[in-house]
Amino acid sequence: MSEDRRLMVLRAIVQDYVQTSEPVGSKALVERHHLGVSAATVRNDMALLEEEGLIHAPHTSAGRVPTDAGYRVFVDRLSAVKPLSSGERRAIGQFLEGAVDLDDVVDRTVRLLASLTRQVAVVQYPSLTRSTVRHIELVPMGSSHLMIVLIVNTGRVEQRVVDTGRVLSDATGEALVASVRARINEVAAGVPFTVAATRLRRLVDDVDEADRAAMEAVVSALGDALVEEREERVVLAGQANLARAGTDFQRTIGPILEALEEHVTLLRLLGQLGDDPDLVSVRIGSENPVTGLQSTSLVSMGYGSGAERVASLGVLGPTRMDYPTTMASVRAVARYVSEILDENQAT
Amino acid sequence: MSEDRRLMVLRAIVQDYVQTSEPVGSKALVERHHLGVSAATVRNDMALLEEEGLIHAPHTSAGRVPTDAGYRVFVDRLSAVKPLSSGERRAIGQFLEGAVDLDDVVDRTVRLLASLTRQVAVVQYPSLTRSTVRHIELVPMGSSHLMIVLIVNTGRVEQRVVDTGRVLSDATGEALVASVRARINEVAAGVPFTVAATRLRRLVDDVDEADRAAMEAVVSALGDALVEEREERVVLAGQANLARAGTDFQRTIGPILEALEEHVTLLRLLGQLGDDPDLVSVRIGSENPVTGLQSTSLVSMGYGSGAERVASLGVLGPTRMDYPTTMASVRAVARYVSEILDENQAT
DNA sequence: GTCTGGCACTCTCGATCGACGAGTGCCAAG
DNA sequence: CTTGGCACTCGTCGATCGAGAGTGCCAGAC
Repeated sequence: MSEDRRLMVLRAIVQDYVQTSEPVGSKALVERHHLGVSAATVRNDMALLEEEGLIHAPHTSAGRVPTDAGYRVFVDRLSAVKPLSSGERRAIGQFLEGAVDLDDVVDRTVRLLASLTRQVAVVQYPSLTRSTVRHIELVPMGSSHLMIVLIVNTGRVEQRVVDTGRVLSDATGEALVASVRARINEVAAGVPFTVAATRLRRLVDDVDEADRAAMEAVVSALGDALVEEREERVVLAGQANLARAGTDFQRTIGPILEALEEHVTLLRLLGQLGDDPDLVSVRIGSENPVTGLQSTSLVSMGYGSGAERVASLGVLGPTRMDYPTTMASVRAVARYVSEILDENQAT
Repeated sequence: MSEDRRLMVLRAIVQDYVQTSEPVGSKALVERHHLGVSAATVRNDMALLEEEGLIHAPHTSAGRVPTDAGYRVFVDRLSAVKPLSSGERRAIGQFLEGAVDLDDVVDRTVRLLASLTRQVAVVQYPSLTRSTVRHIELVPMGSSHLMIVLIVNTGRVEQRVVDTGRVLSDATGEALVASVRARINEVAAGVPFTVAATRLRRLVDDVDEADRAAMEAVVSALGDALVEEREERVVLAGQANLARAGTDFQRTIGPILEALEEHVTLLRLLGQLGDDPDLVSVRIGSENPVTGLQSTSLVSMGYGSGAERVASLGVLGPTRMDYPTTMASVRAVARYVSEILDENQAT
């Protein structure tokens, strides 16, 4: 008994099942694939595959369905990432080129991924922690409030309003704002965010007693940007694609939608990538720790300028998905987005 | 035959149907409501209501279900917006107070609305067109690129990167940026966006030949902010609540999710409010022109500082919804958000 | 004139049953 | 080790049937 053939059979089962959404039997298998052996032989192989826990029969007389472990073997050993057609590549490029700013890039990316894969797309905003401060702007709002606008090298912009507790609209106030603005940019501009945060904290002590409160407010607001849950943001698209999936899936759609609204857990999930940052990571069904997503697979990859990955993106769909093409799409999009970030940043 | 009683019957039908999700019959009606008449009488009234097109029987021997027209009568004439409990009011306030910036306000609002009404919540970002420019910041990116950061009075911040076509990193470049920044803020700060846009366009002509290209790039990017589809943004939450609704609804969930992803049409819908800006607007089922949303109702209201409404928010759910409490929640949230915008802006 | 109880009628829903078919496991032979 | 054959299992589909809910209508009461 050749193990090779058994794996061929597994591959054929996965492929057929992905295409038809129905349990696949031995007869249909030999008809659709030229395996060179008879149905009976295939049946023997299938019995073994079932023993190994790679496939499973919903009931006595239905065909077989791959288990999560079966998909895992398929993804790891039986499939190659299918390269996209040049037309598809071009379409991706064109669609993303038009973006005018980071929000737009993220927005277009998530829509693109969703329509490309016909699944739910997930795109994380570039993490602040892993970015470099480009500029910090202070804009007076009302008499004592200050809007702090933080601009980082990925093009991401964060804002925050603080109450400085003193009048800023008079001449001394304006001078204070100008001086604070100059001093924080002096130490923070061009510096990795985390470094900037500590430098800024030290800066507070150097400030005159009178102005310290204002400086303090600004610095702590900037520090907050890291801690706050808003540091990490995620955007979704293509939820409608969940409804398109098979009827068996319809039932679980509620929990899935709920899980998708928990951005915090979603981000944690997205953050757990494989070791090699240049590889697409696949999490299949129950490999996934999040309640509600155990009948889905997540195909994700990091993106970002240069070697450093500043965030992740991916798609989520039923475990019965076309892994090779999905993985190809995710990888292609991640690479394009990385390129675009590179262009837009050019320190 | 009293028309009054017929309307009481309609009200009772709507209330029961909303609660039980099942067609309501004459017998159940007299049991649950003290109408003071017998089931037979109610049946006669129901026959008339059906003639008027306000209710409808799914089949001969099931109870009656309100039609869209029936809900319309209910909303317009038979129900009062149910005031929220003081606890609820407090919870709304507390939840929204914590917001640190506009993104956060919008984010919290949409989540709050979704969990309050257990339906899909929709919140539009304050329109730029109806806002006032507070400050425009220019930040050099790379050697020839410029990031333009537009800050308006609602706290909304928009960014955009343009290529000025000339080196900005040398001394003359820096001087140019400073001068452009000063001049555009001089004419634009504190001015309604639309006015600022025209003033800025005029400004281009006053600039020296040499620097005109740079000024031109900045001004046209700012002008774009208006035209681009990004001018209007919308945020959703609570899609999972769609799955929670009755089983009859599950089938239509796909088209609904699709319609929700069409932000442009969604925005158009949200923009069509009633005449009185202080009133909750309700669009019921087929009153709604958007394909896919014809089995849903939209309860919406404008919000914004002062008398001017800068945007809308609302919730979307099955036509069979609890209108009085939903309307109350939407109104309460809209008012709170308006208040918060007022506080944060205080020109 | 309006309301009410009674009654026959209609229609859906759920359970039951049986035929059908797909698919399997096993076995004996190649 | 492979293959064709064969008996067996089990879920699906369709038809049938009874129960129950709800109605419309009518004749009588107020």
